Amino acid sequence: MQPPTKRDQANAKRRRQILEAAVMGFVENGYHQTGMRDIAARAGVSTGNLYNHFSSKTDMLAEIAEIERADIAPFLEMLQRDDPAPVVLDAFAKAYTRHLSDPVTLILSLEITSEAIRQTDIANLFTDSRNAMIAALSGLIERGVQEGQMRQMPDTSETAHLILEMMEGTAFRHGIEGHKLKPLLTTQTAFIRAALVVS
Amino acid sequence: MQPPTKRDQANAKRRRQILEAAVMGFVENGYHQTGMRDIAARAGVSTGNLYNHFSSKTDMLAEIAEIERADIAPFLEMLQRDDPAPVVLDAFAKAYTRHLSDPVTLILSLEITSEAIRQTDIANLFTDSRNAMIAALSGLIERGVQEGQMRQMPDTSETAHLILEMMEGTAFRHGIEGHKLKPLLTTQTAFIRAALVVS
DNA sequence: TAATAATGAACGAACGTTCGTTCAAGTAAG
DNA sequence: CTTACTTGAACGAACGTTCGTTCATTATTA
Repeated sequence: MQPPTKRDQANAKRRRQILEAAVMGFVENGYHQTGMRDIAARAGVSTGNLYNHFSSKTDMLAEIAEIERADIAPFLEMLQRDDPAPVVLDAFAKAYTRHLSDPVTLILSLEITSEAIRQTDIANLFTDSRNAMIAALSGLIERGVQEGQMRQMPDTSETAHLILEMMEGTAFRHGIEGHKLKPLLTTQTAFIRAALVVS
Repeated sequence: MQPPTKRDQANAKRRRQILEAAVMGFVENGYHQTGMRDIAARAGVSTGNLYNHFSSKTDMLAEIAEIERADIAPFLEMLQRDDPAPVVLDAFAKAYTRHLSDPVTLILSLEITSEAIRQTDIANLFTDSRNAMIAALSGLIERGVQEGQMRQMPDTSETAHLILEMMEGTAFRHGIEGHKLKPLLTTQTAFIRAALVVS
């Protein structure tokens, strides 16, 4: 591999500019209400040039989904920590809910989910990262059970789903509906603890 | 009010036809990907005639949202029953999750939610019915607490939100991702009981 | 006959994408 | 170091469609 030329750097920068513009549009007006002309204008670029960097509008969304996907890594890592399972779970729930609460993240994943229902390739990106999260979370719960600190549930993986969904809901109420995060987290934590942790 | 004339009946029927066609389109291809021509063709009606019955495409979505809203009534009623709170909650959770699992319901509410983020009037419809559901559910939990059968939580209304979100998630996994409903319900029930019911 | 439901052509605007072209940056030969 | 040559980023007009909506016209009902 050669060192990146000036042109490569300029290209990378353009791609970033365009993706950022696309994200702005998708978040502000929705995926289908955002036109290529709009994206081009926001990026300060011609419409035609978009196609020198991305093969289609769908491709842009896919790439955005990919980026979103990438930054769940620290939370996966968090779930592997060696502290007592209930402690790790608490910390994770708070951190990840806070992460999800970002309105941009929130609206983007709504747009992406909507699109994923009809677009298989986008659905796959989404599914992969979610499965990783579920696997890690249910691994943690299993450890908690084995160490005698958590209750056995009929289906650990399904339990992990339920927890994730609560976090998404909490994030929505904070990020979109404007409820205060702290009390939301208090209740969420209490609920999860009550359900899972042996006293 | 006069008794409905033949014309009124015909009109009502047309409206139903058109709305049904719109629902089919919205579910199959999404709201923004479904054109008025498509709706007209599905309904077996001319494009222009759509506007004799609905003032706009948005209006159609609003009316559909209104109908969806209407049929949560039996579940609200269910929450008022006089049986022990944990029993009522169990029955409600199962019945309502099953109701939500219908793919049409599921996709429609995704489309409506997506739209509601940017369209205030549609958001309001949605919010109203959800608030009613939350109020009823948290009423039930409060009764459960007073009768000593349920655990006190930091915020009852927030707890109701969490439960509702779990049900929505379970419904999604059944209705969209095709997981079997029964095991999903088993885990969900166990989780809710573990969290709320004193043993 | 007066009112209104139904039609489908027509409207202008917007859509995602492609086009031929221009021109600065990168490479190679002298 | 300069020159000739190649590459591909950038442009913006134009493509063919489709969009939601309007409107004059025709058919049906009261």
